[in-house]
Amino acid sequence: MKRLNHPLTPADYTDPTFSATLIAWQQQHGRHTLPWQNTRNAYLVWLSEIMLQQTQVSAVLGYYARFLERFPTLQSLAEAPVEDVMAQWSGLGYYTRARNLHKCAQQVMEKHGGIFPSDPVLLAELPGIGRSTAAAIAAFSYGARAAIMDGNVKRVFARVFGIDSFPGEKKTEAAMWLRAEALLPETGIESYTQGLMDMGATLCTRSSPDCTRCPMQPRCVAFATGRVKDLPVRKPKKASPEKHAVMLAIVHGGQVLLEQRPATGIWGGLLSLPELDGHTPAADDAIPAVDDAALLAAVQPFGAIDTHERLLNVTHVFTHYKLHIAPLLVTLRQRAPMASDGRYVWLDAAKLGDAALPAPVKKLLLDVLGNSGDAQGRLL
DNA sequence: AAAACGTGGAC
DNA sequence: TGTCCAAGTTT
Repeated sequence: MKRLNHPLTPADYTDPTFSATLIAWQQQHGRHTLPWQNTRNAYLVWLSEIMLQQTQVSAVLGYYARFLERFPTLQSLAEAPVEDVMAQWSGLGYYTRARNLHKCAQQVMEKHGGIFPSDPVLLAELPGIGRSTAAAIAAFSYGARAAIMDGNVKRVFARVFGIDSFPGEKKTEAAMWLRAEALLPETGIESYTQGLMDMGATLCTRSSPDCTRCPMQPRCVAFATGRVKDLPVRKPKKASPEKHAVMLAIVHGGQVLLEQRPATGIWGGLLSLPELDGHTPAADDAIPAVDDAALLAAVQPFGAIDTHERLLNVTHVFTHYKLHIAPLLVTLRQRAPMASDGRYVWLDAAKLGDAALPAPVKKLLLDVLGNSGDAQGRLL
C-alpha cells in the first residue's frame, strides 16, 4: 500500500495518453517546415536551439539563414574570429549566447572530434547549453528520450494540470521537470517534443489561447475551472530602474569611432559608441547640457573637434531597465594617431550595417550616417 | 535564490 | 502606452 505524503516520483505523473494525444496532434496540426526541421544535423539543430532561447521564431528566421550562409559548418564557426560571430548576432540580443556559441563550437571540435554528443548530460556541459536545450538537441538530432522545459511547456503544464504557483519558483519548476520526465513517450520523441512547443506557440498561447481546437481540452484543468487566463501564474514584477548615457558619435573622413565593450555586462563584447561619464540627470529624462570641458577632454585623444551637435534622444527599453541615450555628433577637423590597445576602432560608415553593434546604436548611426547623400552625410 | 542578460511582437 | 514575455543559461 502506498504511503501518504511520500515524495512524488515520476511514476506518480505517468500517463501514456498525454504523449499519444500530443503526438497525434503534432503530426496533423503542428509545424513541419521550419528551417531547422527535417534534419538530424546536430549543428543545424544546435544553432536553432541557441538562437531560439528567449526568442520567438519570427525573430530568428532571418538570423538563422544569414548565420548559416556565413558559417555553413561547425568547423567554419569554430575557426572564425569571435568578432565575426558577434557581427552576425548583432540585433538578436543576449550576446552571451553568441560568445558561448563560439566557445561551444570550439569545444565540440576539440573534445568531441567535431561531433555533438548524443547524451544530454554531456551536451549540458557545453557552454550555452542548459538542461532544456540539451534535451532538445538530443531529441531532434539523435532521437534521445529527454525532456525539455521551456516557456511553452511551463504554460501548457500550468494550464493542463492546473498548477497555480509561479513556474519560476524553484519548487514549482522542479515539480514540472518531474512531470516532464514522467510524461515522455517511449517512441516518437521528436513529434512529442515539437508538439509541446507547437502547442504552446500556436494554440496554448499566453493571451487568447484557442481552446476550441486544443486536443488537451478534455483533460485541461484550467479550462474546466475557468482559469485559462489566470494560468500560468504571472512573474512578480519589480520596479524597472532608468539609466542614462551620453554617447559620442565621433566622425571623420567617412568613418565613425567605436569602442569595444567589456565581455561581461550589457552588450558584452559588442562594439558601441564611446560614452561620456558624469551626466546623470537630476530628474526625468532630461540630461543636462554637456559640459564643454568634459567633451573636449573625452574627444581630445582621438583628434581636434571641428563641430559638435546634440542629436535627438533615444530611449531603449530592456527587460530589466530603461536606458535614455543622449547622442552627441562630433566632427573632427584632424584625427589623432590611434592608441594601440585595440579597444577603439574607426569603422567605415558604409559598413555599419554589418558591424557588431547593439540594435539601438546601429539604428541611431544608420539614421544619422547611413545615407551619405543627405545633410548629415555631408558632415563626413 | 535571485538577478542579469536584448529585442521585438502582441495587446 | 505600458506591460508582458518568448524554443533559458549563467553567475
